[in-house]
Amino acid sequence: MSIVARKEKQKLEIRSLILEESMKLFVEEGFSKVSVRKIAERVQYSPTTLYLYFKDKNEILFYCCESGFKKMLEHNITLGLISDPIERLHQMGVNYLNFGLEYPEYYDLMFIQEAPMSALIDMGAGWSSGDQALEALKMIVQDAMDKGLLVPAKVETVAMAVWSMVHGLVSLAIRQRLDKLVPAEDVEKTMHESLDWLLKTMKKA
Amino acid sequence: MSIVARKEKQKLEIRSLILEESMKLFVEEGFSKVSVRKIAERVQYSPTTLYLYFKDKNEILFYCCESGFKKMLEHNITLGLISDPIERLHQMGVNYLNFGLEYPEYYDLMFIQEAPMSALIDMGAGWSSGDQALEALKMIVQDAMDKGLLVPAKVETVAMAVWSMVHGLVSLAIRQRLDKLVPAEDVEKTMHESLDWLLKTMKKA
DNA sequence: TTTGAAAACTTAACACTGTTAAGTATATTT
DNA sequence: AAATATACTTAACAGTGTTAAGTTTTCAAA
Repeated sequence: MSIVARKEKQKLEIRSLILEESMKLFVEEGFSKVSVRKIAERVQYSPTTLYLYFKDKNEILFYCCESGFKKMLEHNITLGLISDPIERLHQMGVNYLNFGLEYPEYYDLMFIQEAPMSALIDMGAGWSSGDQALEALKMIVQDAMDKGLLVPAKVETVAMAVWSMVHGLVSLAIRQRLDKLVPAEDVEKTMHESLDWLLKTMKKA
Repeated sequence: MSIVARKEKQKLEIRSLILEESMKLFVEEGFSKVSVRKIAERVQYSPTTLYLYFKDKNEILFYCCESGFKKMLEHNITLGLISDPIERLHQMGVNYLNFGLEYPEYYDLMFIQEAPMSALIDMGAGWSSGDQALEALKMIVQDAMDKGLLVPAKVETVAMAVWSMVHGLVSLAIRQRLDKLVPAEDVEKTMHESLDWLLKTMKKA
């Protein structure tokens, strides 16, 4: 059993090697310019070998997504310290914006591209890390309402509103649409102002 | 001069024919599955002929965008009748959501895809119809503030917040992310609830 | 009306893309 | 040592956007 276990381990190592190098390429060259052949060259295998480890290109993207969520969770590691729910929600939003602007290629994969989601459907699997992040958001909103800091409303409605807003900010920024509203050099600042505005506005007077 | 004018007119007709058929294809088959060769077949010309009328594929996309904005303006035609700025803003948001959900392929092109924006940069041209829509948004926000219906803030900040939110809702919905938050059959309803929530929340007490 | 040039369009090709069927080494088991 | 299973590669298919070169058509001047 030992040698079969070692073989299993080796297979997993190749898998993660492929994922690592893929993600590096996505960050370096942008999602749309990375081909299976380019990844294959990086990992020093023939392009077809990748198909022994992953069903197709979308599945590679999907697993890269997962690593993006891990990165995002790291950004949120300091969050537990903040006790005021509104302040915590605010910091969560700030982290979200920073993550999106710092790793646009990850963000693209996780929230903008269609491919990873269709991989997910093909696999019949769940969006595990993504779901986790959304649960965290819902809990904070619920907490804020319980403490009377927000006007009561359906939790899903408020969570969707908040998520949509930060996602809207990041995705419009990444796709160069926000500099149609304010000069390019002011985009980042104004994004944060918009987030501040939302939280100030939704806070119960 | 007459014949040269007729020729000019013919050229323009072929141009619009290409754009029309392209857009039909985008709507039918989805943006990513439309190739230059497919468009060429539809308009009964050789693929290379399209390059005599457009610089590249991105430029075709860009001009399709413009027609998307025209469609969007049609959706907003009834807006002038509403005098209350908040009510008008609300209806504008509802129209935006409906447009995005009804024509996801147009929406994709106009606000999600990278390509049309890089065409714009290559051409050195402006996002004319897009800019117009944003101006309208800013004016409504300004109007609402002038009439004391909103808590005073920088117009760009509030406009960005509102736009980001509706864009976030539509783009997450189109990319199947919102059904990670609520069941698929409730997505559309909850989107509208989120929008309602935002407008109710931002309205000065 | 024929000639020559300019305009409109096509053919063939390049260098890519994701993916698969078939073949070849390599390692393991009998 | 022979047979089998695993790991990997070669060659190919059908598609992509795009360009250089060649062809046909159109039209004005000789």
